[in-house]
Amino acid sequence: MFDRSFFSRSAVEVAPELLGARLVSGEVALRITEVEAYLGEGVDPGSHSFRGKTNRNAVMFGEPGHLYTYFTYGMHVCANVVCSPAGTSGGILLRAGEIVAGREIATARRRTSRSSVDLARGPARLTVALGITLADGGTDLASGPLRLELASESSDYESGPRTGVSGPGGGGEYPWRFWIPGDPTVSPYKAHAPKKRV
DNA sequence: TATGCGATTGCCT
DNA sequence: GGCAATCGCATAG
Repeated sequence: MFDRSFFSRSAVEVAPELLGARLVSGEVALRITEVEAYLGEGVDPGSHSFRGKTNRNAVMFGEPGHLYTYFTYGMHVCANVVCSPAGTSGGILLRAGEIVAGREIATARRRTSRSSVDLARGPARLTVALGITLADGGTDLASGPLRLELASESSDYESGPRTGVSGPGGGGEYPWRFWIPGDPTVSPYKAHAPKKRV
């Protein structure tokens, strides 16, 4: 159980404090090592909520501390923690982490990963390892089988440009990616690659 | 209604 | 290092 006011602040402010927190999903637990902050409507061109509320991003306009999931590339699910002051929208994308409990279950779900550090190294891998699906969107992470346990101590962190974000707000415009330095589960930085035109 | 591409991953060369 | 997979959403017409 956490104080919901923790997530009633700017995602950029909260994101580094989320490093080291544990995301528990049933028998499996993850120690978060890499996140990205996304702000809200009209503010952050890289955010799904930039153009206002839609059916897909409605959860981000709701209660802070809930789970926002989305489907992308026709096959992947990514997870965010809704994080924004009342009346605004925003979220923190969970990009990578270390499986600290239930490794056997996570390994069975992640059949293609060859080493334990790859289990949740990447936002779509992370959701597979934890068994998170689109149906989990909107879940309150304060308590329950799918919950977030904040770190008791803040950890050191580094920040840099967000990965995979194109256009305005992408590239190095905002250093809103945060990670734990030297952790092997942090995903490699990959600049956005525009699709080749025919 | 039609079209282009995405907060990615894994297999192929 | 390059690229296919695969479909919902946003934008254009």
